[in-house]
Amino acid sequence: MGRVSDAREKLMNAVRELIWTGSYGSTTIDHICERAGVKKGSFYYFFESKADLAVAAIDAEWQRRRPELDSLFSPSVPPLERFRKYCDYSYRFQDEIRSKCGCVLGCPLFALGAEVSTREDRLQKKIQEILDYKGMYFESAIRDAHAAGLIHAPDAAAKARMLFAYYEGLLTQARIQNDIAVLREMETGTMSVLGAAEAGAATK
Amino acid sequence: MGRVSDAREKLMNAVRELIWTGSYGSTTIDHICERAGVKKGSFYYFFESKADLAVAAIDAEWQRRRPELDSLFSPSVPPLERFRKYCDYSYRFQDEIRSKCGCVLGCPLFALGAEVSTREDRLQKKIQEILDYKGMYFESAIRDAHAAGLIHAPDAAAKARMLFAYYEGLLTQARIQNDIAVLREMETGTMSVLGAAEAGAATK
DNA sequence: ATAGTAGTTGACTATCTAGTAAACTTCGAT
DNA sequence: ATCGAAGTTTACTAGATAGTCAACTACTAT
Repeated sequence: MGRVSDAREKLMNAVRELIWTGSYGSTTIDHICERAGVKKGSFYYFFESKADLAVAAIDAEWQRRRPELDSLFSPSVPPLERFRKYCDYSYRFQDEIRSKCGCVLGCPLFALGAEVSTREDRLQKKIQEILDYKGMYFESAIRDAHAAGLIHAPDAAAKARMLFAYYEGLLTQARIQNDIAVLREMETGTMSVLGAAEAGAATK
Repeated sequence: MGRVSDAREKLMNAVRELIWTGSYGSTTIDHICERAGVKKGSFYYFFESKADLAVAAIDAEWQRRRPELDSLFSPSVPPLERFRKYCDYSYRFQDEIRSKCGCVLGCPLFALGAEVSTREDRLQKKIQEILDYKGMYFESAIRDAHAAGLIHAPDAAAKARMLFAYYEGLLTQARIQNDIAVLREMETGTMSVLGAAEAGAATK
């Protein structure tokens, strides 16, 4: 009953874009509304605050992206292959963004997490939650790789945290330098961190 | 001739603190002035803008911290020992900040760089410049370690970039989680990334 | 067809923020 | 001692920003 609306979705898309291409602090409610083509009154009809909108937007986006990660990290794929596919996916994803926006933007969550870490507790927790999910994919693949004898990683969780730090560091570095080339080393770096022998590489 | 003043320095200290404990976007000129105990008129007497002040502050801080890094990464110290000392130093540094501010704050430049990457070009370039210096210490130590036969790293620059991404990722993760424990793995992780055998560790 | 609900709009207030300017103060050099 | 340069202060403007509200509109279930 009553009228239907896609303003909620429009606002969520707008805030994601603005935060990612700029920052949380530089994104104002007025900008969000303008970008979404929604009046401020409607904004406050659907959301309590910018932080509230951001949490909803991030959560919705994660639900939308989840199947892609499920597919990349499917247990039906050989464990090291999962990482290769993930590196390839990350590169293509960032490259696509770059041709759209003219800028390399890195991980949508990591920079935001660092920015709001000392404020915006609710947002912070949501980011943390999703980043933790990401770690689970890594950990599971590492455990499988270890079990298959492809790598030596008795502590899969620790290895996953290492790899996670490396990935996020690299993606953020690509953003800071605005240079996609940084990501070319991702696959080699991954295999090196994992301690996996690379095809035709020089590591011993 | 004329009167002397430390307002410039006070402003630079204030902006560093505020950006680091919060973010660039959430730091206003009014806040900076208040924190520094300096009136806004004086701010504009010394600086053109927030970005201008930030660049000056970051540069001055780098000049102040440089000797510490020179000492940690002194060629007179065995190469792998340099990394061990750096990890130890990083941990103690972050722990000190945490007891002062109640928050783990990570690298003062990396989060800022990610935040302003798509805006504030001058600031961006200054950050990039200093982060590049940091990479030089790593690269040199890796080259020395390779030459000494302690590790196998024919491409020292590539290895340095890897380690850099790992460090910054880990420090940022510590900030996001507001948890110093994240940094406990730094040394182990470093040696693993470098491919150096750890004392009494289980890798192989 | 229509009643009531879901959503929209524009106009409004209060506060914050960047930036300016002119009068004022202090101090060092002579 | 005093002049002028260096630095400070206060009060100001203009615009941005968050948040509110009551009137309005369109849809949908009956």
